[in-house]
Amino acid sequence: MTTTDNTKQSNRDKKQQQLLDAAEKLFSQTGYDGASMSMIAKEASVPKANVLYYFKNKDSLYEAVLDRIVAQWNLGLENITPDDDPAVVLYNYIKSKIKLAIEQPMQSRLFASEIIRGAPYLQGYLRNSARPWIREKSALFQAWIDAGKMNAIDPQHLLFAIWSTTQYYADFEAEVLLVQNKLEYENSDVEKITQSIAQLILTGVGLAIPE
Amino acid sequence: MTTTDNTKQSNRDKKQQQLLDAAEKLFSQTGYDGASMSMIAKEASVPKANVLYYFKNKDSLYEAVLDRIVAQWNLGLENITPDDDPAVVLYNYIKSKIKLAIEQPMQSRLFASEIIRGAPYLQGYLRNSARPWIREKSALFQAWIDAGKMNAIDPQHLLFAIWSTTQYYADFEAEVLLVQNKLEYENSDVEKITQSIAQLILTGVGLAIPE
DNA sequence: GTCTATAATCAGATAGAC
DNA sequence: GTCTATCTGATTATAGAC
Repeated sequence: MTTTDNTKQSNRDKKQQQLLDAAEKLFSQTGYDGASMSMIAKEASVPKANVLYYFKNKDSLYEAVLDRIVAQWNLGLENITPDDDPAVVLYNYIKSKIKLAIEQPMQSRLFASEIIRGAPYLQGYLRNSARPWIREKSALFQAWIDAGKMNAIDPQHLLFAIWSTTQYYADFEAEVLLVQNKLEYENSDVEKITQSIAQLILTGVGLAIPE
Repeated sequence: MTTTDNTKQSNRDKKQQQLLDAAEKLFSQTGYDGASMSMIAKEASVPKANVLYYFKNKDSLYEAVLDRIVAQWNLGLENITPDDDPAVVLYNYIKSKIKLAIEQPMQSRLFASEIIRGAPYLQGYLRNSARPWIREKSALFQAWIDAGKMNAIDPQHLLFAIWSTTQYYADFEAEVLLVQNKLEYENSDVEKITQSIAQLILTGVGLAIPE
């Protein structure tokens, strides 16, 4: 009350958002070490040394970017029960992951860079959030298998396969586009990729593609 | 003859190899910008500023590392004809890729970092080598499909799916191990992963796993 | 041919003016 | 609360001694 009012608070929030957006872009393009604070400042239209006024240091800015990404990460497979139809659930999950990979590739790429480096900043997330999430979903898959709803497969490797095949179109976009001699993905690509991946994964566990 | 003899030549080659090994390790761990020339020199047991005597600059060292990786890359799917059995060919390819991912993850990770950054140094390779290679293999897959040997699928996306699912165990090793609460892959993992991936891919295109 | 000393640049971070 | 000027250290690269 005494030190801040609403406009100042929201101004600060706004600049922080600008910086997070700029940092996400640059960290995902050139990695943690490749992106400098001055580049991020320039991208966010904030005076260079001012970045450290909004974020204590480079590490904390990087962490804040990762936190924001992780927060909107594991959506799309929530509120699922053993009574649901695995074909529908898996198909929709694959479809949404591919849509995300193509429309918001930067987040996937930054996440990938972090893991490739040995996940120095995401150890806690992987241990405390990702691990229990995966165990929960694995149990669900196993319940479907035990009920004869789909063929037996190691549930964790099934999850890894879904993540790898879908995120590939974000992380390796440069390769996919170059090989196909395209400048960017076309609208029809989302559908085409979804069909190919869904065919492999769903048929692979004995399910038919819905509709 | 006048300026070098065999021992000096081989001494130079030896140091270059040491430097390439060290650079591959460090570039794959922390990326192009994260690995400094002094770290690489230390890792290779070569005086710091001496690295630039063997390689013109940081870029050319990085390029040399990439060239060496790419040279031993696309093996495992050579000398294949439409007369071969797709199930055997694909199974062996998947198996060898997973073995490579687990035993030599650094190469896959460095390659992935480079592509994530937009492939600044691998554009030429992707355009001139990878693209025709993929087109050739795609035509082969299509011949199998046309002959009724496997179910219809876009051959390029099939290749991407094989690469993504197998390389995932190298690139995202930190995540896979953390989630499974392991320090490193066990011998049995290669077999287990191969079975899971082969099941998805092969069953996914209507093939049975060989033997 | 090999290595030491050093230059030139740029990074992240800080002190203090407004 | 915001921003300018500056510091310290690390980086790549070079010049030149052995």
